[in-house]
Amino acid sequence: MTLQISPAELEIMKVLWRKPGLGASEIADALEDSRDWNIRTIKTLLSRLVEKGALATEQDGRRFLYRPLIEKAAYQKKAASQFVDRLFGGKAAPLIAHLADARGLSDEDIEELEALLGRLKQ
Amino acid sequence: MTLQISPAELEIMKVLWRKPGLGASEIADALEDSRDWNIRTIKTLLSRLVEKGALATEQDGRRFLYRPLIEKAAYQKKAASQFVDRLFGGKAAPLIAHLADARGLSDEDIEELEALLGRLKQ
DNA sequence: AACTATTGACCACATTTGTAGTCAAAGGAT
DNA sequence: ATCCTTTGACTACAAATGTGGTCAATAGTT
Repeated sequence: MTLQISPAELEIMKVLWRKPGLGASEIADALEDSRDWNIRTIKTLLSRLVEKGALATEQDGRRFLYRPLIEKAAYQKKAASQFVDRLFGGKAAPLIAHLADARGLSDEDIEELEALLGRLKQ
Repeated sequence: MTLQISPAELEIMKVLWRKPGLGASEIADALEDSRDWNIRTIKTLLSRLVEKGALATEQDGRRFLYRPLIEKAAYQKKAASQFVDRLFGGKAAPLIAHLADARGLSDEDIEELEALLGRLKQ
């Protein structure tokens, strides 16, 4: 059972991965454009993430600063792995094929994939 | 809002994608090894999938046969696209890099990816 | 000093999800 | 004919999730 982070909670994590050590209202500011969340909603999500052990708090005067306890790369890795297992029988290639089909890959994507494949073939 | 299919429901869909037109108890048989679900649980999931418009039913005597209304490839495509957006800023290459890191890619994966890239570069 | 805004703690509440139970109708076994 | 099994319909119920309200303490503003 891997630390389950819900989609809404993930939005919070993403802000804190980019800028660890923010307070609730700063997180609200950071999310202002993308999500229309009440500050209370954000605080609830923060509490749940702390409960779950995904965030640590540090007292700063009368407020808390929040900081991820799990690394972004580690989370991405696990999530990607679970996803490809769940839906693609663990095989990466069909996943990429579907992505390419669904939305096309950018030139940048293609270059990076080539570079990656080059490295993997060593 | 895209037809939301839960993880448990997806297991049912996967059986029916492989073999469309099964009845509830046949689905139970097919899942016997992978999931320890009561037949009632399976029936609940089936009802929910029908409600959601993910499955069609066909009367067969006094039971129903179930058949996917959404194609596997279409679902995979959408799910992959959402996933890469949600967690990788829409970029495929980092996703693959994480997969490679988390579990390694098989030789087969690598070959398929090369073939795919070859096609994409045309 | 009085008022207002902010903060964490606690609570609320509908929806979705996982996991079944009950019930009545209908088929099959004896 | 009687009993057991299977089936769909309906119901149940706790946990997770999305979304936010209430409250009391406190910091800042006037």
